[in-house]
Amino acid sequence: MATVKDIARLAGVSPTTVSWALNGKRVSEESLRRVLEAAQALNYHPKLSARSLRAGKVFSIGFYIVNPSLDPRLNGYLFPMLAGISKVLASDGYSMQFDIITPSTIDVLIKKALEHAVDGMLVLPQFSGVTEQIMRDLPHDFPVVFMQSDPATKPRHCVAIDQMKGVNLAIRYLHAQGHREIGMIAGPVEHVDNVLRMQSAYQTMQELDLAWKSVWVQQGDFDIESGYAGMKRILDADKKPSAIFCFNDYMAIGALRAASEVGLNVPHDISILGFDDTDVAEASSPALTTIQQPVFEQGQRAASMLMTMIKGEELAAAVEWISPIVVERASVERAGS
Amino acid sequence: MATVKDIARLAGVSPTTVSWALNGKRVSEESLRRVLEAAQALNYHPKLSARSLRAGKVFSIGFYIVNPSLDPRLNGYLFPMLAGISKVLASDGYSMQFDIITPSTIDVLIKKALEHAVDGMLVLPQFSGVTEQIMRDLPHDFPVVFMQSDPATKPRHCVAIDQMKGVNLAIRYLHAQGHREIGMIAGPVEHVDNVLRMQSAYQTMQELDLAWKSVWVQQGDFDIESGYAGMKRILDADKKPSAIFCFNDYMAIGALRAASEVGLNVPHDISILGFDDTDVAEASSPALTTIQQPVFEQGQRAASMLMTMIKGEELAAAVEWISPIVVERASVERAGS
DNA sequence: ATAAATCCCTAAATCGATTTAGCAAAATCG
DNA sequence: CGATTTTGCTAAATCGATTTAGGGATTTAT
Repeated sequence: MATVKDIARLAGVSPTTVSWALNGKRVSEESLRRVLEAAQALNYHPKLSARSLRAGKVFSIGFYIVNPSLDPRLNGYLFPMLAGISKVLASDGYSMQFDIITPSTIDVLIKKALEHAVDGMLVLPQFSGVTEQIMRDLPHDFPVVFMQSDPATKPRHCVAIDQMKGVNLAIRYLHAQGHREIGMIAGPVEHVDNVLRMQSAYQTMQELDLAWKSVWVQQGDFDIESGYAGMKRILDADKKPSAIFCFNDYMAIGALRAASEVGLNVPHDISILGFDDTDVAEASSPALTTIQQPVFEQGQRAASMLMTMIKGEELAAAVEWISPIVVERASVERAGS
Repeated sequence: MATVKDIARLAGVSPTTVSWALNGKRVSEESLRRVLEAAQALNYHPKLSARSLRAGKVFSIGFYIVNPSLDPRLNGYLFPMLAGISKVLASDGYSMQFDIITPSTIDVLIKKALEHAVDGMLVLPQFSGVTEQIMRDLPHDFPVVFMQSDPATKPRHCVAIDQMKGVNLAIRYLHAQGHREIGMIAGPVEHVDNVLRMQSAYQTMQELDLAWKSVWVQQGDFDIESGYAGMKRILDADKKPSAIFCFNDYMAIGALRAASEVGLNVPHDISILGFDDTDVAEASSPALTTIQQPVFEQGQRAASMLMTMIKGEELAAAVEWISPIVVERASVERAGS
């Protein structure tokens, strides 16, 4: 491994001159040429840890997902999110450290910050309480951008997909298609996104003057099975809703299955609307009409915000919202058609 | 930020003693107590970059995916693979740097190694030629473990899922179910896994004495559309096969759609076998019978191998193969039943 | 009792790059 | 022309932890 000293010796200049030549400070033409040649000859690459120590930064950020299990839901959007982050970092010469931790091992994340293992971090907290804990234990000037808004602890910096707007959009879409009896299969209560979705669902139903029947609102846990079970319970009711809004695509798949099992045609007899637009939405039959979460864009914008904070530049906004959009496929139809 | 010097001053000892106390070397009870107290009081955490510089290692490895686009196939297995890697690293106190690069930006990966930005790397090359380029440009003693075997350039260290065995398993499974006329929808030629799968498919068909008809073997590019198109072409043939083996699940979904569009019942009229066992396999209807790739295990074993190399310990084997398994769902049925 | 080995500790060197301070020569200015 | 500025360079300090080398004091061995 060649060092600045080696280059200096070979080029016949001081280490200072080598550093200056390599970092674009002014040196004579002659010195520049000789340093460049020597560096080339020795295949020189500055050692990152030495640079980091001197510079007081490590040129990388962390992206941490807090999730207690191998939650299959993550499959659906992890890759585009990572790609969005990666793209922004590349343009700043930064790299990404990634990890999956559980609510009980948040200390490893705090340690990363305290040890200056990363210059800042992006966090997908997933569960209630996580945002609060992180905001409390992290040094207050350490750059963090949350990628989900926890209504209990408003994060200072956040780039989130607007869950409430998404749900509002979903229900208004069904309403616009003529549906007045709407059932729902919600997610697990401890999930941060779910509380927002639930709140917005209730609110929107009120606004549109639609009946909120407790039999029509079932609790699931975001997997196929629970969607199936929830749908069965809904279909057991005296009067069936004309449309079902599921709080994620997996549960919508389960609902689809339950419906066709009792001989109902989707979307003719009953419409089913998903949420997330993960891979499964396009693969099911009928293909799911669903609400897309622009996670690639979210990754990009969260990374941009974090980089702005790290560079110490002025932030346009501390909290950014991204709007979901409806993706029409084949599982929703106009009511009564 | 407190440093060893600050602790030393507060505890009334030298920096050396602080370091020794904190790193378990023998110091007097008294010194240990005072150092620990001081460290606690100042909320001391050793700075990683200083440690790295001195130690000559950075306590992190890189995981790099070489892929030119936002390939949706990655959604299916990225998360469990990352989780497998993360799990192993955590037990060694290492962290993971992640990036998605393209075949034309492999130099960023080489630079990471040369700058000592990571102590070793895991690479998912995806395309032919990538393995070769990396092996050529990287310092020969730099620890790398490939996660896909490129038949053109046998990687020195590799933990791969045995694609040939998987295909063999797939075709033998169909054969055991009584199928003798087997069609296939293959993947893109430039994809490393595809050449292995194709080769094994041909070989296995020969072994089982089954006819290899070119109309029955269509080329796809791993997405739903191409599976649909390939299936249509196969169904246009004079004689239809009794089973179709698709080289991934997405194409199998497309094939399923094409079949039901022309009024064929899957699996009664024609069986369809997928490959990969991604999320969509469980979500389709009928749910796909497919070949599962144990990617979580792959991530674990690749990370283990890399860590063994980094620690300079003896390696049990330089190349490890992981066997896929059949997951029976509902898209394959006994022939003629 | 003297030599040898242990124990506990510290000063200084080290990892490798960048930055600061400062020096001589050349260029510019009034 | 003398004074000031600019240019091009280098020696040394710096970032913060760990490691090396070595010095007293105490204990063990002969």
